[in-house]
Amino acid sequence: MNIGEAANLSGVSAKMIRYYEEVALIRPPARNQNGYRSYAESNIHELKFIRRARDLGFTVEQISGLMHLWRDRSRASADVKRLALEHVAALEAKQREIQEMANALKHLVANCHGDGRPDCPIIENLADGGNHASPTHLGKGFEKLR
Amino acid sequence: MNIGEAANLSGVSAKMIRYYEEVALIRPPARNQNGYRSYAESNIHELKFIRRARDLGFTVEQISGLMHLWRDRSRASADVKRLALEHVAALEAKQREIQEMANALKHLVANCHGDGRPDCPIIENLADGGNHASPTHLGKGFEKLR
DNA sequence: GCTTGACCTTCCCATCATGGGAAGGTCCAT
DNA sequence: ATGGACCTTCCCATGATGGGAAGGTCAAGC
Repeated sequence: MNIGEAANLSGVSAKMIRYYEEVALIRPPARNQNGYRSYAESNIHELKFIRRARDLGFTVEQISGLMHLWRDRSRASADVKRLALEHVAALEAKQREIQEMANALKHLVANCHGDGRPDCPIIENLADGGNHASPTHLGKGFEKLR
Repeated sequence: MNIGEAANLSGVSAKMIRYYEEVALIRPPARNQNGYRSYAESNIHELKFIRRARDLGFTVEQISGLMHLWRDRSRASADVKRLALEHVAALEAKQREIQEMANALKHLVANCHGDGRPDCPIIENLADGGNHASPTHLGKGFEKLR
């Protein structure tokens, strides 16, 4: 089957299939006499594997490792688990990072009147880093937000 | 002051200062006779603003908007708040996305023995999308994890 | 005065996964 | 044979960041 059908069946775009071939995540498929790439069922299976791994946020390099383990019938599940746990840790680190941004911003938002006047703790915090020379109408309690 | 000192004082690397100038986030500074960029205190203030906004995950484009509002003494705090709330929503969306990946992977990890044997629900899920032809030692309860 | 090292300048390249699009070839149905 | 839907390769762009080369400048110490 041609690359378009492979893309449809696997959920991986034709562009990305060519890219994965280029970075050696998959082997170059056979070519028809017209030069078109020709995919078999097993290739679709492989592409679906890649798709699911991408959906879990694995990088191409990690997927390469996972595919080697997949093909290695003498693999130790401990190796797969280690890869997965490393990725879980990375995901959770990223999540915490974003969470901290969101929390900080939500504190500022909560103290912003959001009306027609210019006074705005969000802008003031960005400008002063929270060290306001002149306290605002927010009162003494504002200090605790830092 | 030269770009190096500006970088040290603001916490923005010299590379990034030049980049922000290139993408018109900041105005090109005055130049000394030797061609060196020359920064004033006000520029440092601006760079610190940018730095804090970046730390909150705002994109350069959003920061551009924030800086216009910062300079606009007739701004409405509602406009700032709207920008901030949009960003909070984007951050939370990203966070959920990552959370879902982490949760899915953690379910799989929890069911992987992680020993020397090849049997591994992580690999199997990637390969089959959870539709295992032959149930594993994990038992009937495994289905609930999907 | 000359050397040395720490600056500064511009320019190009790389990242990572993804897509857009051009220019040109192929295949099939009408 | 014509047109449209494919396919091919190649180049470019994204966003924020850094690396590094080639070359100019400055200040301190000899």
